[in-house]
Amino acid sequence: MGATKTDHFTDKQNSIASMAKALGHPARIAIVEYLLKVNECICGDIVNELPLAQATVSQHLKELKVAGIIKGNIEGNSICYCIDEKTIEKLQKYFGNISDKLSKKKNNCC
Amino acid sequence: MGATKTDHFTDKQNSIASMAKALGHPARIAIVEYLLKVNECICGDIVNELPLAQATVSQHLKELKVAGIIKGNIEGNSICYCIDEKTIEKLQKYFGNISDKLSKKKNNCC
DNA sequence: TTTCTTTATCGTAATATTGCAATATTAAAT
DNA sequence: ATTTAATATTGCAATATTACGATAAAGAAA
Repeated sequence: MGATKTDHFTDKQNSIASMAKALGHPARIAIVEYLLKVNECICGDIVNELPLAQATVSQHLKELKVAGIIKGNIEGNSICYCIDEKTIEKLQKYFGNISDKLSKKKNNCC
Repeated sequence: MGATKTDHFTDKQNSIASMAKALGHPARIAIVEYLLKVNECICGDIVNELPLAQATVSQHLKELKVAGIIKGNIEGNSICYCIDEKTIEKLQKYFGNISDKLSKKKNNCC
């Protein structure tokens, strides 16, 4: 016990959960916001922007990449990461769909 | 070590991360989708809809409630939960804003 | 080649999450 | 008052995450 039972859920449910999980940490949100702010792909000094050790930042970047939130590659000592537009769009659409359905129903008892 | 350094990030970053974290598990995504499907607030048998023990479902519901994803209350043996529209809207707007900013910039090297 | 700079990975400790059985709680039904 | 039905909480074991120092790797600069 202790392991998430991914087998019992649909691929889409697991996929959305995985993206959300990757964004479920303030450092990773901060990374995404930094990537958005600099408005460029080649960004070297993410480490200096965060209150975390270099190893920790590297780990967070890896998680964001595995979850498909960011894309890019690393060549030697330089990084080239940027936000994956498609993934963010998926999330936006997912929550947009929920919002739409919610606004269409009247009986809100809570 | 081991504890998330929430103090070093902004309230908004922590807030978004907390909502995303709550949705970062397929069971909790499934719960949200079920609440959406039944299109009602009073829903008794969420437990029967999920491949998890009652105690586990209860725990997931609590996490969703603490994070503000669902709202409602419990009166004795009956549950009255529903999705909190405002929270979903916050997420949608957050990702919408990122999408907008991304689509405005041209130079995508990745 | 050697050094410098930057990022990744390893190893490890602290903390958090996941899941369930058992038990408690709470209100309705009998 | 007792039973029943539904949900919450507790306690515990397994697993995952978070963070960092140390070290490795890989290219740039000297």
